[in-house]
Amino acid sequence: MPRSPTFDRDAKIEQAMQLFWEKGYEATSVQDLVDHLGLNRSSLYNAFGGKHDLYLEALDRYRQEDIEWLRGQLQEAPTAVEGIRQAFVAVAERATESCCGCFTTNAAVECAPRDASTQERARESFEEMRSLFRAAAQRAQEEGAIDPARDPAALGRHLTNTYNGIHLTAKTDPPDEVVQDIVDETLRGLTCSGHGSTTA
Amino acid sequence: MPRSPTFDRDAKIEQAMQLFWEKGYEATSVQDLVDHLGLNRSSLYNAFGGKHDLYLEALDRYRQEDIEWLRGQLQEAPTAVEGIRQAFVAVAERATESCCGCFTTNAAVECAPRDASTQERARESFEEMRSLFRAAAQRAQEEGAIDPARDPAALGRHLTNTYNGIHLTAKTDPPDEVVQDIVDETLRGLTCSGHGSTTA
DNA sequence: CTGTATTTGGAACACTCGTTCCAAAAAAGA
DNA sequence: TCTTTTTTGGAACGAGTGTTCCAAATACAG
Repeated sequence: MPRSPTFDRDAKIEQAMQLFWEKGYEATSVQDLVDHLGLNRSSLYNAFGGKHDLYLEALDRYRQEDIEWLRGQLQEAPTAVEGIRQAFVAVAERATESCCGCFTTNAAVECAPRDASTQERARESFEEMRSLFRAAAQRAQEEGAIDPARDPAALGRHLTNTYNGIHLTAKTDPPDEVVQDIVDETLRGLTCSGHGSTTA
Repeated sequence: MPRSPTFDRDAKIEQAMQLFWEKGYEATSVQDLVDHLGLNRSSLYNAFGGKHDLYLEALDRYRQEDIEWLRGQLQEAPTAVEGIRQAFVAVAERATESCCGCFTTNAAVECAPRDASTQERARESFEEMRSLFRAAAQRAQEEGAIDPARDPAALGRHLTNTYNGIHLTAKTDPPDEVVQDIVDETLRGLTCSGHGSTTA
């Protein structure tokens, strides 16, 4: 009896993701969504509940795709260190190509302070990234590229921080030299013997 | 003949800075500003021109204060490396205390993609930070803590990236262990001999 | 004081915001 | 084909947006 929907819900979420990613939450109006998704207001509210709900669905879609992308970058390289380098370089390129950085990062900055559900999602994504980078660091230790005495969990946090920092750097600076220097110096710090004292 | 203004323009900019810092550009309405500054709409438009102009003035005020703060953190420490550590730790504390991170970083994420004047200001601030961190790296080399063969400009970029990354990390994670690990691993990467290869 | 220039208060502007509602259109089961 | 259930189109909602305008209040120069 029920009439079947004429649009692909998943495809619409993907389009909403693109829009929120590009313009952010506040600057994206429902009218923008109606225009960009080619969907009537009623259908939009019917299918997604409202602007905020749709935003969360779009963010979740991005987080899912993004973490898989990072996993691929880290694992498809011949060595763990090379995978880390590749992830840094690729994310910088992607950030300047799309010109809107990382959706999760943007959400963490714009919405997390006022919206607990966004903050929790960002926190969870960052934690997943740390897990991936920790695994990569561990693998690099097994491959003899990183001093096995170093704490892989701490390295995972450190690398994730650098990774997210690159999103910011790419916002204002083309990835010519700046990002290259960041990547080089970060990797040099990874693969050194680490005899220096780190406490005062 | 002219009647003198009854309010302190500088103080109002400071208050506007606090509000924009906390809520961001889009989420701060003119009504919010009127309430928070205790200023009439007319006076506000008279003195500052409009919301966007006031935002830029507030951002400039922040940038100015912030860069001086960082300069102090880096220079007041007994050694350069200790200054870098102190800057990292202090900025993480400050970011979680105020709960709204760094105004410049927030502006770079929220406004820079759509507003050229904001982007230029963020880029300029990041460049100033790189200059400060480069000087600190150079001083650390003179003090024998960092391998003099490394490029201080590249280190400045690297450290600024980590510094900005901490702003992001502090958005979602209290600075308990996460930031501490980031600081430790970054400094370990600085003060090592750096014999590892950084190219594939 | 008086006159004048400037700031102030507050209404009003046109517009957009996110959301709701209802009748018309359309698809699926009988 | 007819009925039923859901989607669709689009107007309408009240509230809020940034901005403008004008009269009333105010402080300074004479």
